[in-house]
Amino acid sequence: MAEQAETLRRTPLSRDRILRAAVALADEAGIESLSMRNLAQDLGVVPMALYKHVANKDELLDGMIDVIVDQIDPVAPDTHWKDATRRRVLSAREVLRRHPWAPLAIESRNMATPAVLAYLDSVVATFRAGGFSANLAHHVMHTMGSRVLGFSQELFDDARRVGRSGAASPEPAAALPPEFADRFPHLAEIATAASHDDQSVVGQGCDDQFEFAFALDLLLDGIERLHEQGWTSPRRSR
Amino acid sequence: MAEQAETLRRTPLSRDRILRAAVALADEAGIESLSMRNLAQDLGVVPMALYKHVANKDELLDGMIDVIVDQIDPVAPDTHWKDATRRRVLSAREVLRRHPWAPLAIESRNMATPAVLAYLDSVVATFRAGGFSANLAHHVMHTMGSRVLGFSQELFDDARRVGRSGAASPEPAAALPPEFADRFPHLAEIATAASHDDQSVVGQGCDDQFEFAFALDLLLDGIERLHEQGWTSPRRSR
DNA sequence: ACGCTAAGTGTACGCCGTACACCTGTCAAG
DNA sequence: CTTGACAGGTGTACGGCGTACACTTAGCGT
Repeated sequence: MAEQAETLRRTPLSRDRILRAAVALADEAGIESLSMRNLAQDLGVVPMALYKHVANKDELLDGMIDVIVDQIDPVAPDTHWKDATRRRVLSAREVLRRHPWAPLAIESRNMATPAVLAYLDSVVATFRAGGFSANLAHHVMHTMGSRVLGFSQELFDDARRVGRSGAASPEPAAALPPEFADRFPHLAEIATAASHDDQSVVGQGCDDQFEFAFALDLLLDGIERLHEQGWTSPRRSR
Repeated sequence: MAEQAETLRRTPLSRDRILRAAVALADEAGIESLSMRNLAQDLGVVPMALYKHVANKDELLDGMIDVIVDQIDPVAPDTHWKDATRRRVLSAREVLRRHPWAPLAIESRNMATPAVLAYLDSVVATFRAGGFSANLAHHVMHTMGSRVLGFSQELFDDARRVGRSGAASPEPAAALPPEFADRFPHLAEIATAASHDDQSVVGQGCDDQFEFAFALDLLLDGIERLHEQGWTSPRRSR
């Protein structure tokens, strides 16, 4: 009876259900509390049950990354390569905003999952369709690095603080101590020098989105220039 | 007697000795086998002994990062900002080549150790001395991101494979399977399209150093252009 | 009704970081 | 020369982790 009810309400496990639960858990509690044990508990199941559907934790992470990558917008058809790529990358970034643990997960993996490869392939396709040589496209992909996936390693990363949920932290990074300005005068100077975010005296209340787009456009402009002048990497002597 | 000998040969522990041993261990065995237990064993000491000199493992990692950062060349005096920064960053990169675990360690920390801050401060100082506004310098630092520390998140990172020692892997990444070219034609196409590394048919035998410098110069050129035209970020409406 | 298979369980192992109580060697003050 | 404080090293133990491996159970085609 009670057992019957239990049996009924328990949707059977599946790789997909596990992945979605894992993403949800990481979103809510942070990647550091994503353990096989916690995940199993969330699913009302014993830890080892998961291993019938994923080989190990690494494969679980790969699967989670795939879930993320699949959320990135597809290429807009009939668009100039520059605009198409820009939109694509910003879409990727928006996805990551909902899953702040993803960059760290991606970095920690050696990653070459099919979903990621398919995405990268489509990015390259855009460049090629825009008339880029394979050679230039190669270097461009290297140059973009993780940026094509919507993130880049920032020096101080508020968002990726180990702690809890994805949302930006309510407290604005606890104003820097006065001694800071003495020891690192140039850092202190530029901390407040960005005009965005009104004139928050604290600094650090930086507009991540602006900075990301700034760097992205700088890269795209440089890339465009190289493309226009038919740049090719110098042949190696031997 | 034997005890006396032991007492004599055992150099007393110290924070410094611990940090150097930790760096050596990570260099040789990879960051994933840097545990308090392994480290203690290398030092001929019981694990808990370490805690008399470092508060916990995170602080140990911070200390290791500082050791790395201190190896970066100081600024060359009387040099144009562009060249000075270029050299500095490439010096940082060279340091990291000797300590391939460092990027991952840096990424995993929230990092704001004094040594790192001092380094960043000196980088900013170079820009300011070159006539950059504090505003532009701010955005430039964001744009460079982890690149000022000599690394950037690559999509496929041979060097940072979890495995062993720092040296580049002897086997050249085990040639991609034929099905690859069918499923990801554009990736396959550009894989072999870089002219460096002779014409290795395998592709992937990519010259990391070239790609890094390529992206670095692209950024520096773009930055120079903005600097020349006195760029400033648009004021926020409110 | 039977038995095969896939799904879920339980127990256990060897790692990890580290809290906490303990011992011990060194050295200055009496 | 004794003493006692204290810094540095030890030993034990706890709770967490990923996961190997042997097991029960549920569901289904015959």
